[in-house]
Amino acid sequence: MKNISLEVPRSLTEIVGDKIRQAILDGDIALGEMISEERLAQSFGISRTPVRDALTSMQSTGLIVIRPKRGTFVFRPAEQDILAISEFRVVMETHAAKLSYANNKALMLMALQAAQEEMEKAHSDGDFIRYCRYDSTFHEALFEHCGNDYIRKSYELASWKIAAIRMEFGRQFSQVREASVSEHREIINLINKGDFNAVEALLKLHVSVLGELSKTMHDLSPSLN
Amino acid sequence: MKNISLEVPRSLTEIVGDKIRQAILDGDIALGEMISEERLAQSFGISRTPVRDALTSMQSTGLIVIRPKRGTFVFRPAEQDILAISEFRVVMETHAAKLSYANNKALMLMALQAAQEEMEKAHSDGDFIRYCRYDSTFHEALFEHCGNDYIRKSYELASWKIAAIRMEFGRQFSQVREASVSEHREIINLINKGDFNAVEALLKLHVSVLGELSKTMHDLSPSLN
DNA sequence: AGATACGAAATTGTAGAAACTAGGGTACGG
DNA sequence: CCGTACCCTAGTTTCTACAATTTCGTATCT
Repeated sequence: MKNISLEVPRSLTEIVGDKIRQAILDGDIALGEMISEERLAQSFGISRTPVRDALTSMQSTGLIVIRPKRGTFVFRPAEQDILAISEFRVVMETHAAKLSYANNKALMLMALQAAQEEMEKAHSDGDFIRYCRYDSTFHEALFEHCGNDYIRKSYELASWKIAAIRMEFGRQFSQVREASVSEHREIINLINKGDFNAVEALLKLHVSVLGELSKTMHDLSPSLN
Repeated sequence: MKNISLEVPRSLTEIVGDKIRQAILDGDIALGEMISEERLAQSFGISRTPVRDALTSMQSTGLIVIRPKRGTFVFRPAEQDILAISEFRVVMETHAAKLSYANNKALMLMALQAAQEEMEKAHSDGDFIRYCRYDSTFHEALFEHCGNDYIRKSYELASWKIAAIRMEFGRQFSQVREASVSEHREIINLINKGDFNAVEALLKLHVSVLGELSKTMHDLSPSLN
């Protein structure tokens, strides 16, 4: 018998959650924008309950902020927030890399390499959006084989925000920093060598760029409150 | 003017969430037990909606597991899970201690000292439950002044589970390890000296005990499935 | 002109009922 | 005695309706 992959019918809540996330990442919903359960439900042609459930779930990832009786909003990155995220990233990614190295070095390096190649392709195509997507893939690959669900989970507290912020910048600058590409390549090298002090230092540099960019953006749109 | 703590009218959802958490920690709901939205709602005398919201929120902390279309359960610690938590704790607590040290050494040490004293009091009273409560306070104090919300938040992925597990053991053994008390004291010393390598090593030891205990417990109640 | 009070609209919070699903028990047939 | 199919129950999922609260515009008063 052929290997039938039976379609598991996902709940409306899950589907809606994915849709909303995607809409944020695609820029169909702007950062900081208010979203109404009612409107979402109507545009999906369903009732408010599953939408509400999806939003409550997403609140734990920080991508959605529910202000009681006021409204539901997409998160808006404050500059201080981005600094905290950056610090967090460096810590977690470095440690995840160490664990993955000890746990399943080969698989991690393969995943990193694959993401790297996709990024370089996207770069030479000048496709920033696609570049960003694989940038996320690259950094998530560090966690994929770390063997500890808690570390993986805790990265999710930041990863969606990071992806959203990257995309936001992407729409504004539409240009890949040359440095970023070579930094990714160097990260792979350093991990391969097992030199995690250097990895940490490089990540610090690599990640801080987001903070710098955020200042620029904030200057450009200080009205966004 | 006196410092008015303005009475924020919390939503039913929040209240219910706290109640459920407390019930789990107090052992009124056993680990692994199935809980029904319907029953909870009835026993609170409210509708299922806020109960449902509370449970979905709590799912992100891992204390509640919702198996679609089957039921809602209190988490049940698997042995492997406890190992992962322990590894996670050591990483996060060590790093939080470093950050707090750099950020606000004095406040952290004060909080640690305060928790320590309460623990010793509880210990000499032979009150394990109270000891556990301040044990949680002690470890959370490491994060209180680390200055990074993401690190603090990520600890929550484990902290509620840890508290629940500790309490569970407490009800079974009702006895504080002498070693645990002195370990806490030593942790304060080492942090004060800024010797974080030693802190990490000691935490590894201190935390691993939970894993050992869990094996015992698992042997005692292997039927719990 | 500016401040204040009021009201309409939009939004989340809560309730209760109907629809759907998984799992276990039971009866029937082999 | 064993296996299969059916049904029944307990549970979640979704929908609809209503309540409570906040916000913003507008009119009124000073």
